[in-house]
Amino acid sequence: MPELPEVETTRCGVAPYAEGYRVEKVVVRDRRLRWPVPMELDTQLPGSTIGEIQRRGKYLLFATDTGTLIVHLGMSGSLRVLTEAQQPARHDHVDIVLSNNCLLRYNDPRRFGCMLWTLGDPSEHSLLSHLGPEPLLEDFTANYLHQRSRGRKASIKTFIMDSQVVVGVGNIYANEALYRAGISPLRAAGRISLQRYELLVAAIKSVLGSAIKQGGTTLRDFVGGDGQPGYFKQQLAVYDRGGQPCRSCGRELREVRLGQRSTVYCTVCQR
DNA sequence: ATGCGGACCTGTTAGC
DNA sequence: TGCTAACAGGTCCGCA
Repeated sequence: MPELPEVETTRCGVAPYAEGYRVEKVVVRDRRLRWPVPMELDTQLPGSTIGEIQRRGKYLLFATDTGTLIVHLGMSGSLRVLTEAQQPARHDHVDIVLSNNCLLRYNDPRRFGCMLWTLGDPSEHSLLSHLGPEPLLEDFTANYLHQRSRGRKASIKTFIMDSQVVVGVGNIYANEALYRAGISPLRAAGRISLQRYELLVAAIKSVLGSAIKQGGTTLRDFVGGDGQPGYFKQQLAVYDRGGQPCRSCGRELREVRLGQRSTVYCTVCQR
């Protein structure tokens, strides 16, 4: 679930039910997330009023009048809004009860996610301070990628999945964007021309942008909280299609592992 | 500075 | 059918 579009969908789904409301109570059932849920969450969050909820990369930032709650969904996490109390289920690790009687419930089977508390400017938090630009904003450009990649021997796929280079490009979208741009995922990042980076930046923006729009579908029944099946799966050109024909040229898509991540591409269309 | 591999966990699926 | 191994949408950290 949690690629950037899902995180953005979560932000949009949660915001109307959380922004402007006071936290009544925090219930932590299991502190063992990626980092232990700090006691400050229990002691400082209750009584605080939630302001704007922002997203930085795949981190969600809940500004309050006393500090900022940082949430990451890891690989399997979700944050749902419940309008009435329901029995907590397996892996429902944290509840945040609000003054409007809504409940934010954090669930994460693999516990790769985190919930942290920080004072002051959250962008200075060590998890956020070294992050690269947002892929959908103006400052993410071909020029930027081209400059940053000079001298880099790492593959272009590894390069764009590096959150210090650009945030929010996960494995699925890295595969898809490279296919759209016609660039082999194995090519060294430092040996790609500015012209081709123009194609890649456009591809990243379009792939993420349209996936966020698809996320709007899930948005509607967000509060109902049904699971979200692969609503963009049919649009994927390469991810999860290893061995199947390229939709453009018909050649069998090749699947390799790059940095322990499954990588699928067309040897004809991507160079 | 860069690049690689390991680590953190559970759930699902492929293969024997 | 049942057991085991591999793999999964993330990303931080430590080491070479």
